[in-house]
Amino acid sequence: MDLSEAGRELKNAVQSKKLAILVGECEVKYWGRAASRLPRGKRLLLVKGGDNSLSIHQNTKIRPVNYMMDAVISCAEKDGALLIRAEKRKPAEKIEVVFHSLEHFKAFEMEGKNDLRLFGSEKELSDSLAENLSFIEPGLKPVKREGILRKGIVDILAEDKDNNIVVIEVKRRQADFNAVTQLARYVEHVRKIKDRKIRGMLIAPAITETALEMLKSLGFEFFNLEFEISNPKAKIKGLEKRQPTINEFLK
Amino acid sequence: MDLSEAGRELKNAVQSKKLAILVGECEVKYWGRAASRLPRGKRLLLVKGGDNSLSIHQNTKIRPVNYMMDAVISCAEKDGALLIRAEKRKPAEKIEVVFHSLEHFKAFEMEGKNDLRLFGSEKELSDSLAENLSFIEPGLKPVKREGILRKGIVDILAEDKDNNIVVIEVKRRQADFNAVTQLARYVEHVRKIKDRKIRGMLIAPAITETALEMLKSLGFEFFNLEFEISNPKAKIKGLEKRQPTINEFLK
DNA sequence: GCGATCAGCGGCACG
DNA sequence: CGTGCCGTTGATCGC
Repeated sequence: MDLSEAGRELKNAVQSKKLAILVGECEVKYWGRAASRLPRGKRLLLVKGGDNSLSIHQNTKIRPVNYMMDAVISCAEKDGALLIRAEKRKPAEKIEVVFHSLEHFKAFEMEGKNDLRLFGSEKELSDSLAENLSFIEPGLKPVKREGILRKGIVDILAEDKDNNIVVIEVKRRQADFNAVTQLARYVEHVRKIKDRKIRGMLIAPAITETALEMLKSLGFEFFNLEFEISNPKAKIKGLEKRQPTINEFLK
Repeated sequence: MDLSEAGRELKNAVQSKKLAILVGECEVKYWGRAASRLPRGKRLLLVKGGDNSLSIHQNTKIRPVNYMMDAVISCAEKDGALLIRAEKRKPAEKIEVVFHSLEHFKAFEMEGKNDLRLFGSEKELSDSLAENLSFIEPGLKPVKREGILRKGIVDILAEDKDNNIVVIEVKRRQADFNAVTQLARYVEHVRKIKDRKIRGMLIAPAITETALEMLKSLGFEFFNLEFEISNPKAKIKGLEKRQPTINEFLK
């Protein structure tokens, strides 16, 4: 397929929300939040009609070397080459792809559904944990939220057997500096509202040495919790209740 | 091309480090850091021989719905379908893609070079700013970083006209909570080492209201600096030195 | 629309 | 290798 025909077909594909694939010699320029130039070379251009996003891929990496989402896409011929322009505003950005030669063009009708089911998100783990707080510590109970703490910010808000407030931050992977400073922010936040002793607790499958140091210096606690995906399960030496795991479930 | 031939061709493509493209009806399962299931539907599978990475794309979004890098990829037939397995360890992960029908298969020889030139990274902006500190404040001078802090942690370490240490954190976009807590960590770190007055300064094109609040409460300063990409240029009312911008340069 | 946070973050650079 | 942190972060959810 020659370049000008590919241009018409691409226009058509975008119109009808198809997925278009182009492979060929091209160069790419980008202006926007940053700026970049990609000299001439063979690449894959993906135009997704489902949401007018566009990516330029090389033969390595998961992420595209150039991309734009919610783009206004247009084609033109220029000096015998195929010029594909993608533009958007907010933020103002522009991509120009110039194909000097095309090795492959194809467009596919696609279904629009996005029905990935993901297990083991932080929210899932956190919710599951909130229902089993006594596993963390006897007498630990979730507390009713109000006002500014109503939702979203603090992962879990609890109360221990001595009526202290416990601010809990859950991480699905190894906790780092950022996790600790987040917890610190939330604890400070709660201190301003509640006139009670506030404990800060970080729950994660692991924590970096330096983050643990900082956590301790702030007087907070770390609880090591190994997650079997979709079911939180504490890794406490010798004490292990057997539960079906998501890995087994999916088998 | 039928499924079994596609399997052989894919194996061949991986062997010879080609870029392989498959479009067809498939379902995807993933086990690893999390777990996911993607029911049967038409999708695009990208296998990049350059680094043995693999992505499954739908007709929306920049990011693939499933993916793996540095994978060990294998093909097999199973109940008349094409089963593509991707595995890796560290972390242990597995993807199974089952193609029930194939609408398209193609593999491309690709060059291995990755020669994107990017302008406007934080490091570039920070370096450029470090050479023009007097623009921020008269008498502000960079101080040799070696021996004071592990290099790379603090964006810029400077000294003002009164011999105070100024810890500077640069952000290429709107600064948020994280930027402030980062700065706070660095300032704390420097305080322990230097027995001098330490100023903390955040330089960014914008800052969220709440982050500014927190910044002030910590006694730090915010300097609004609008960046013309690749050339930092302060947006101070009335005071503007004209310089060619990267946008003009790339024109 | 902006703000805040998660992500199977990915990717990179330094120790 | 791990640790930290940037990213044209992207994607999501609540306000």
